[in-house]
Parts: sequence; C-alpha cells; structure tokens
Amino acid sequence: MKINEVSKLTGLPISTLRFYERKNLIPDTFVTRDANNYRIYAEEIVEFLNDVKALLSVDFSIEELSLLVNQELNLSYEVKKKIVEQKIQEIEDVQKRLSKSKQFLYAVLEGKANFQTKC
Amino acid sequence: MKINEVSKLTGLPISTLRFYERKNLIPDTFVTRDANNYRIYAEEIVEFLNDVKALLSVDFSIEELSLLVNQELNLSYEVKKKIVEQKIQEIEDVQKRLSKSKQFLYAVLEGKANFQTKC
DNA sequence: ATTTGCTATAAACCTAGGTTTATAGTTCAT
DNA sequence: ATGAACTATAAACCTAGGTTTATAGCAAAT
Repeated sequence: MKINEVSKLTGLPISTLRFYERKNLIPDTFVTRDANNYRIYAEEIVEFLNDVKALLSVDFSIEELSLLVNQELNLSYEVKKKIVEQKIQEIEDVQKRLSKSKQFLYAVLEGKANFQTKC
Repeated sequence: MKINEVSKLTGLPISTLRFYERKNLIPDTFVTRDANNYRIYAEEIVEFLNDVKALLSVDFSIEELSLLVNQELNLSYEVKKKIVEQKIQEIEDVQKRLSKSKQFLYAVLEGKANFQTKC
C-alpha cells in the first residue's frame, strides 16, 4: 500500500502521515521503502492508525504516544501499562471537570454566575 | 487594585492579564487607568476572572468568550444564551467521546486493541 | 515521448494561547 | 535622592500539531 491509499483509508492527510512518522509515532514494522524510496505500508497500518487517532483525540499527546510505540526504548509491559492507567486517571479527572463546568454553564444561563452580571 | 494584586488573587500571571485584555476578554467596566496609565481594577474582577478561568478550562476559546463579553457587539441575551447552550452541547459530546476512549484504553490494557499488538 | 500525477525531502509557515525581552517611566523604602 | 520594585508597550519568542511550499525524481496514460 502506498501513502495515498493509507491516507484515503484512514482519512489522515498525507502530510500528517509523514509528520507522524517523523515524530516516531509509526513503528518501523509498518513501513518499508521500495526501490524508489516510496513508502510501502503493511495492511495493518490502517487499524493501527485508527487506534492512534482514537488515542490522540483523547488526551494523549503525540510525544506520549510515541513513547508507547517506540521499539528502541524497549519499555516493559508493566511500564506501558502504568502509562495507560495514568491516562485513564487523567481522563476521569477531565470528566469530573466537565461535569462541574456544565453546572457552571447552567448557572450562567440562569444568571447566577458573576460572569453573567457583566455580559 | 493594581495588576499585581489581581495576579496574586487569581493566580493568573501579569502577562496573561494584559494578554486577555488585548484579546477583549475583559470588559472596560472592570479596568480604568490612573494618572500614570497604570491599570486600576475593580474588586469584582477577581470573581469575573475565576469564571473566565472556568470557562476557558472547558471548551471555550478566548475568541468565543470575548464574543460573550464584548459590549460593543451588543449581542442580545437570546444570542448569548444560544452560544452557551451550544457549548453545553459540545461538552456533552466530549463527555461521550471520553467514555468511549476510556473503554478503548481498557481494551488496550487487556491487549484487545490492534494498537497493542504492535507496542 | 511527454504530460499528468504520485512520491520524496527540507524548510517555511500557520494558529492558539501564552511568555519573554527590550525599553522606559513611576513609586516606595531607606 | 537613589536603588529596588512595579508599571507600561511593542515585538519577538515559544510549543503543539500540523500544513504549505519549493524542488526534484518516478510512473502511468495518451
């Protein structure tokens, strides 16, 4: 599979695919080069990138994610598990914050926030 | 109140207070100038800024918020209400996304995500 | 065989939300 | 009355997460 097809199958712009690679977000196992130096992707890259999209859309930064993915770092399963568990904790914190924020916005609607008095 | 006191009471750096003002995030009613051109803030700025912090920490951008605050635009209450209601909707969308993301991360922990097989 | 299209890289550019720096006037404590 | 601390502005700088541009080598169809 060449880059254009991966782009179409994942919805990620070609420029983004190359950008992610530069950021070490794509394990070498997924991409080799042909005689013309064109990137050749394994079929599984598509599912992998869908997972990456899901993780990035949460609270993972590119850098955090590349930590999990980088083979050279050779992090143990235990360490990676800790990273994921910590991220779950962060998501739960965000969820709590969002609940409070919604309540605050309802207060704004009812004119009860100080903010409201000046707007 | 001078800028340093506002900074201490709100936890916002002085540079941020000036930056917010440039971005029209602070209604004129809260800040005047003394003979030396120093900013003099009304006491209520503190509560106002706490509200602003809460809103920014949610999903409001500075620009969106300045729309609500800008007196010159003179948006009707109805329009502002719509903006807030739409933001509540956006927050609810984020909440749903986060729930799914958490489930995905649990799948990663259990080795069920495709992502996991390569990391 | 040549035009159109796909691929490559490096480097510049972009936006949001700030922060830092350079320069200058003011105020407070000693 | 002088040095340390505070205020001001404009402009440059920063980070994340990309996107765009410039330049060039292949490819596929006419």
